[in-house]
Amino acid sequence: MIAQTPTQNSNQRRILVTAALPYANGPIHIGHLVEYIQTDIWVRFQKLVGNRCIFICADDTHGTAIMIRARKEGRSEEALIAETQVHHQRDFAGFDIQFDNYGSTNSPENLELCHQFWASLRAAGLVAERDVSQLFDPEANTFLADRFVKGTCPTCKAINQYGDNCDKCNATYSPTDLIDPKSTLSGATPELRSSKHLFVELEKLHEFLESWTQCGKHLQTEVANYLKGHFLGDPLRDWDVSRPAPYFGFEIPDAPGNYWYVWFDAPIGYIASTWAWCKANGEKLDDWWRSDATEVHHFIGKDITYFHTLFWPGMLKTAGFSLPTKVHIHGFLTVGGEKMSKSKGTFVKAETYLKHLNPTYLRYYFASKLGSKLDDLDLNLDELISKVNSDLVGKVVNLASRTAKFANKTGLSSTYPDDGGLFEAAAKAGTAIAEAYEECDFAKAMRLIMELADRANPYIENAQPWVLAKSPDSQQALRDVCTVGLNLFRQLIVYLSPVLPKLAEQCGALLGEPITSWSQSQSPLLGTQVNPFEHMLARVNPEDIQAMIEESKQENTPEPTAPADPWNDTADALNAEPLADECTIEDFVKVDLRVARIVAAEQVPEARKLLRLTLSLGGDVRKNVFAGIKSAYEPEQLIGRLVVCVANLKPRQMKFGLSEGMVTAAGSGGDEIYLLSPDSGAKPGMRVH
RNA sequence: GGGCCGGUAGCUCAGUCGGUUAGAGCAGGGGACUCAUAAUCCCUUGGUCGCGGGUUCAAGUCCUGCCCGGCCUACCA
Repeated sequence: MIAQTPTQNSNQRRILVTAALPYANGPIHIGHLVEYIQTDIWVRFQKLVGNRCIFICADDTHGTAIMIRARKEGRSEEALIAETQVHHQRDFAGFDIQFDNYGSTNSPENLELCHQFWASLRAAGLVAERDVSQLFDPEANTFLADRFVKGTCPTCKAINQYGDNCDKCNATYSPTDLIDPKSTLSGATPELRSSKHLFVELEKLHEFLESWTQCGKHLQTEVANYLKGHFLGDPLRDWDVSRPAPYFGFEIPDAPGNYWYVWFDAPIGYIASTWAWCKANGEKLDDWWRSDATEVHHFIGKDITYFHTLFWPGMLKTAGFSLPTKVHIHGFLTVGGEKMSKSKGTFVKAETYLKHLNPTYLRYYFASKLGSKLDDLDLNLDELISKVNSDLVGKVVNLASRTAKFANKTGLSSTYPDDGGLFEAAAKAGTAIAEAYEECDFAKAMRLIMELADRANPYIENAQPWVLAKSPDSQQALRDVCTVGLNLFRQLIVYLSPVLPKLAEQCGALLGEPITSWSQSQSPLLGTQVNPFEHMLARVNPEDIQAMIEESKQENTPEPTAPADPWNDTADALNAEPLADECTIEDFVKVDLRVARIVAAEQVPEARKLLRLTLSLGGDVRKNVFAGIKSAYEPEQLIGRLVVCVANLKPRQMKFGLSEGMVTAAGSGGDEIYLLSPDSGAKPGMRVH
């Protein structure tokens, strides 16, 4: 049974755990942390109950995005990923996420393993070769992934859409279908180029993948169903695993000028990082990756399900490595029920969080919300405040802070006093708590633990140590009460220690014995000294949360050096209507542009192009204007809006009446007429300078 | 359109194999205490278990139809 103390050799499981490899192209944010905190808790739990467990991770360093960014910043990819790795490791450490090894996919171990995997795939006859036509940016000298191409949607004609699908009409297409495509890197018009690509014929592993995914042990049932419905019902498509130069990655040995696609070498990085750890610790890689005695657990987000449940098992199977015992898949983080938003300041970087808040808060909050399902996890900041303040500070830490002062004088009793069965009951509850941890149902574990905490404080209340402390006759009784209080506290902390390692350390320091084993929850600590109590955990200050949100907003406001024209504006309009001859400022000021409000708008039945507008320049100044915008606007949508008009234009007699001005608009005519409007705050009558 | 998950107190959620009067925490109300970080303790208000039908001696729980929300995905399960 899990809750029992595992004897070091007999029942001990050997477990290898990975979290997804963060991409070395950006900072860690609180969304990432859901996964790393979850995984870290599980690993710490496994270690606590006495299993042999290692936590392996690495930076994912290859691919076009890294190459482009390094180029833009004028440095080598190696310099970029080295710097990012330092930041990542600093951030993880800041949240008490403790890896046994944190490697890099750009390592000699990974290169060697990629060769091994590749040779196995070749030998198994799973590699096919085909020509692929792909858009190429002649200026940036690189092939373009879908997200680096923008253009007009071939289906609905919406402009500025990415190369794979359209935001507006949800159509999916190939980037070569885009109308007027542009590279977002250089703005150049990409050209179609054909190149050789290498494919893994996954369909040949269909039968294996079907049975592996559907056996009910390796995946959550929702995931197994999803795969069955989505992919396994049809022949599996070949997987394109190569990219032609230039590409930042490993060159494919038997296809010079071609590189393994980043998603080929990234998961191999799990093994490579393990290998690096083995070398440093005198371990054999085969004991961890080619042994039935070792469990392999991957923790990932639902966005990369496909790679980890189809490609990866297929690769492992072919290359003769252990298959994952389980792939644990979690949902995304939302904040206040919405996607993280840069403008709302809810896209919080790990670094920014740590400037304002204690990592313990987030670890506990996530734990209290994490189940074993794929549901998205919502971070509600008010809830975080109330959970941390009432559960951790009010209930748990309070147990120590209200008894430790007395116990510092008396020490702990040498036999455990009668506590009405509290300690024993809580010790028994350890089984259920451990099961919840094992199942990754941390929310349940936290619930069970807090139930215990709820029973502990009334004991103190009834025993009234503050009364006992006043009388010299009741010193033994006082010591007994504190012995109970501190042992109940310690027991809770043992249970919480996978989530709250800092608190566990502080508890160990207070009682003079470090928290190292689950078994410490099963028997009380007796007859020892108690050190002076030191403040353990501050309450969450709402102002700190506000400050964090504010800083996140600041960070994400204007990016002055925007990456090479992300808007991808074409020169078509300018070419169609070249710039006019130079004019002087005197020329310009002759034209009196004014803000005006359209107070009335109506059709002119006989007119083909005109609408009749009544403009207000404020007060009771009105102008009657015939505007040639009928093809693009309905009168109803115009009433009330502000426009910019030429107010001193000589009135002109038209067929339908006198026009006393002109409304400014851009565009070539037809559907393409865009009225100019001032930003909000402008008032009718204001002059445009 | 399809798939998956969910809908239980103001909020966040438990609720085992169908089995007494549906629970907890937080918030609200009242009181107590002072050892503790205004922490804690006691009492208390609050529910048509999304809606309808069915099975059953018995339904929050099982079946079915519908409504709502989230995620995924698109003529494909």
